[in-house]
Amino acid sequence: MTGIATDMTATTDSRPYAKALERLKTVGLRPTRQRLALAKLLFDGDDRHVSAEQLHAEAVAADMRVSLATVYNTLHQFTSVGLLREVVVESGRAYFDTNTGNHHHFYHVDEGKLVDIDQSRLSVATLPEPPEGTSVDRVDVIIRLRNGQGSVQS
Amino acid sequence: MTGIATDMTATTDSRPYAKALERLKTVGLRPTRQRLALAKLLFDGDDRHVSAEQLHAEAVAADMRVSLATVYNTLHQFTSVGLLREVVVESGRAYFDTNTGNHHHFYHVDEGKLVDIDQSRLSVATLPEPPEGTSVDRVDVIIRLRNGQGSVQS
DNA sequence: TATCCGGGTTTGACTTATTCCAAATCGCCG
DNA sequence: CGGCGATTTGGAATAAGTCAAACCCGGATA
Repeated sequence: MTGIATDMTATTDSRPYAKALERLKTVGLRPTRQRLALAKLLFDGDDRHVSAEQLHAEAVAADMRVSLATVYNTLHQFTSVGLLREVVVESGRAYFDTNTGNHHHFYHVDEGKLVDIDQSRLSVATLPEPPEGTSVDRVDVIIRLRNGQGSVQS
Repeated sequence: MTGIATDMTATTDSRPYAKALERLKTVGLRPTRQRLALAKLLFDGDDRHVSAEQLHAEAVAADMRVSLATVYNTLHQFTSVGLLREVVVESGRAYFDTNTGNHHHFYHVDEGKLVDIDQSRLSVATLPEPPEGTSVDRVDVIIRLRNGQGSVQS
């Protein structure tokens, strides 16, 4: 952090963590070295779907010292403040989506890939009332895909 | 299996495995001792949501010798022939639903409980086309609930 | 500004739920 | 009764979550 630039949004300028720092401040998370590093990996660039292990591998590859446990912690913290959205596709497989807007997902079972569905292309028609004493936290729709032709069930 | 009754549907009669046997035959799964035992636990009685560990505990409690690995295998086999439906609610938590009809679920996050939503109360309005070369295997809708009041997001 | 302190963070080790695998066993056919 | 392939099984492997102890960030202090 020896830069003297005044720009505060660029990614490749002399203050590469300015954006990440800003983001953490606005959600009220203490900007630690690890959180800054992970925020940079997650939010610099386009929207993405990332697993904890993937992100940890990226961090290690970029010479950032972060433990896998911290990656899990951080992803969940980011999720609970609304910076990320968690998508559980299989019992041992969770993705974190940097797109937190209103949308749902295709999950390609044969390849383990997740793809966003634009909100304009899928909507839930009639929502049932939540049971007494509860409120809706989130509505997840996952359309599971397979290779080839097949019958459509709901 | 020493009964001489002719009825083929009763649960508590002298041929307690008749129904389970029938069910396995019709889906083309070899009726082994373990599969018969688990089918009986799963399908005798009302619809239910069960985890692998729960079912294994029940089997052990009922003096049926079945390994946990077999319970997992069997649940997945039953699922792939359409006898069960798998619902993944959290990364380390999967339920198997004996109700294979068209319906979706409430998941109560704070208690880990799953509740069916009748199909008449929830429907997906506009389904997007599956990408070229793929077909829809299944559409899962899970409404996550929390205790108390809260804002509704989609 | 340099140092201290307390609570928030990070971390490695451990536990849990699930899957994978190779070897032993079982069911079914002749 | 014998053989073969399907099934079962214990144990290892994997992804994820938990926990207590070490560590670090940032405000208070002087």
